[in-house]
Amino acid sequence: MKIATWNVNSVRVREARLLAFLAREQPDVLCLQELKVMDDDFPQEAIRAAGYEAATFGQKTYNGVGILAKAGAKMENVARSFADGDDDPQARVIAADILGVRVVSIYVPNGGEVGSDKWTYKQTWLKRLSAWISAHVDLHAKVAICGDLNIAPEARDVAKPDRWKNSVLFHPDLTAAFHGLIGLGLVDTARMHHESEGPFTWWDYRMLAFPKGDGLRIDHILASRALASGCTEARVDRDERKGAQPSDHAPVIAVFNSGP
DNA sequence: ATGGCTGCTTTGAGCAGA
Repeated sequence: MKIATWNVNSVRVREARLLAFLAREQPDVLCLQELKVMDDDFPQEAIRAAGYEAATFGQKTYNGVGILAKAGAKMENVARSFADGDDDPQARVIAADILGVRVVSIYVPNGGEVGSDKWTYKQTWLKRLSAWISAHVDLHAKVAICGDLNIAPEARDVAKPDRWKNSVLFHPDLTAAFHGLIGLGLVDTARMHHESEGPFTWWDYRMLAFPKGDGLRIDHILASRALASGCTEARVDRDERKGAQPSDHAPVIAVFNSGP
């Protein structure tokens, strides 16, 4: 079973690249972030024609998350937002059962600047995420928490750690939050297969960050132990960051000897 | 030291991203 996650930074602008990615990688599941569309404007027909079903949780202009699954792989128990009564106006979490795996697509707030209201919102949101997983996700079963966590957990997740130290992406409070998630019973699948620096998943559009190699690993696939024990591969599709009109994030891909 | 790009918005300067 191949699971991927990708912050596309506007599904409308990235539609051609998204379809090409599906054709190229043929993941069983693809978690998406930053759709930036209402559900009615999501390109359902094109996705269906590519052989995928989509569950989306969109909003106008900002945020928006989704899960694609190969047609024939039923998506069940779709949940949007953390729980009934969630008053967060920002669409940042969607979950579904697919092929025996609870798949969660999340888009953690960026945080603006350290100390700002957005930073507080990010911290609060991460606490809610942890509480929601504890209360509503069975981590003894097969679970994949996928998405743009906007956290580079360690120095080896940052190409230029001195430059990013104490920023909203690489900060001791975030390292603690990330380890808190891991402590619930999750495994950072990329680190099962890569001990050295990277693989990076995001490069700023500005400052020639990509050609200069100024990357961070902020997109993750966290798996419960029951799923992670069968993780045979984890990688980043770095080439997707190249060429015309790329997203600033590259897709993350993990393969498990589970399901098909 | 700063800003540098991209996408979006009841079209155009400002917000947001990270």
